[in-house]
Amino acid sequence: MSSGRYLVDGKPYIAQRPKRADGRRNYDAILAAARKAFESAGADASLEDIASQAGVAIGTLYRHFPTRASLVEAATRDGLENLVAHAERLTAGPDPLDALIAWMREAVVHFSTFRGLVGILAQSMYDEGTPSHTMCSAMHRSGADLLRAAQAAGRVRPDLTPDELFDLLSGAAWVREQATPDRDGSARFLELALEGITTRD
Amino acid sequence: MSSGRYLVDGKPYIAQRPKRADGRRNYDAILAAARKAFESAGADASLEDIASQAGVAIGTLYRHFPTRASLVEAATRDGLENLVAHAERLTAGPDPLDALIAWMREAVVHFSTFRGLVGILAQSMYDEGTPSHTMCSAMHRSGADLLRAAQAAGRVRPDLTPDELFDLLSGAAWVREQATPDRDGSARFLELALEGITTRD
DNA sequence: TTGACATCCTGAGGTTGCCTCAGGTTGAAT
DNA sequence: ATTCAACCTGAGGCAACCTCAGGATGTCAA
Repeated sequence: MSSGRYLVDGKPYIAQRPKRADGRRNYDAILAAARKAFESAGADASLEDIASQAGVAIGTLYRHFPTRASLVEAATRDGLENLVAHAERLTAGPDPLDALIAWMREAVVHFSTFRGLVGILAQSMYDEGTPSHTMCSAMHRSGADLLRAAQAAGRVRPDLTPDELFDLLSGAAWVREQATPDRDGSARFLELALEGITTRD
Repeated sequence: MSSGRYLVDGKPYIAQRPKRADGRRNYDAILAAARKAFESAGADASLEDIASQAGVAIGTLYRHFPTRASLVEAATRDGLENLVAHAERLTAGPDPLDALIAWMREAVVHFSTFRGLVGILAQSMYDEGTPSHTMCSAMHRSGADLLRAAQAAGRVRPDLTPDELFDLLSGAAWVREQATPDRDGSARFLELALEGITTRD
């Protein structure tokens, strides 16, 4: 039974842009095709389709991305890095609650870039043997920092833990993932959640 | 491309207990095996495994349940029927907010009977061409009734819609689904959501 | 009891997607 | 030009999905 972990040489495999020119070309092409495929078919898009869209044999895809999780990780790394970077910028702002709220909104969007992502991220959050774990931990830290600041300012209930914050975020993102174009409840979802975690005047 | 709908003869297929003795025997055996498999492997458990566990050829499984969705529907019908029935009993209770809360707790548990169920139910809620749609609609009505009563009593914010209630429920169930034995945030999730939707004294 | 037949069952086989690996190709460093 | 590590290819084994032609069987009416 495959344990649900994705280890290579005993540690999570993080795809690295290869050195040789043809390697880089293919790596980039695969990544681009993967982003497109994930967007339209979800995280369980056919890898053979992705390879063929990238104009590459299936073996080449597996060379660069030995597991589906590693491909997802590479396809979403940029977006999540931005999210972390944005958190740092927000920390400098005047109102810690506004900062937290803005970040949460942004996080929900990134978490639901394509169908199936939240599940992978939620898994990665607490499973170290996972390509996305590194990025997830970074996000966890960002969120925790913003939360702590808002709590220190007395704007968020002090008993809320970062884990709970991420449960709310993931829930909202999941709702957004499920949403049809005409019905996206994630904004309201977040609004209600915020109602639940902020302190009253 | 299979459209994500599950129609047979243009309408959602609801599995019916067959008439012949051998048919009924197999139907029941398949259902029992399916429940067990879904519980341990999630909604995407192998149908061939289920058939073989039931001591039946794969064709027999497909005869009774032409789609995976129809099998899931049959496997969860009882539980969801109970949920609807319980809602009616709760309506008679003294406190409409307590009733709503109790029902929500129960709903979350039922929605997350096995991994992947919430997604199917959320899909079915708004897609009529789906086996579970009938039961989902019934639940929607139950929830809406309880909500309306709690709102009429001034205990829940009046602007909350049933759809939004179900987004919260689904979110909580999804979090529960993801949870590992040591970390189930769904109870706290619901608590926070309730904090967000109840009116202040 | 015995047809007659609708219902039911079987499992081979076509299809797709996953993933591996032996063998061939090529970029780049010397 | 030579060398070789890095890279690429695609056949092929495996698992799961789903269908369908052919065979078996329970039921019911005579």
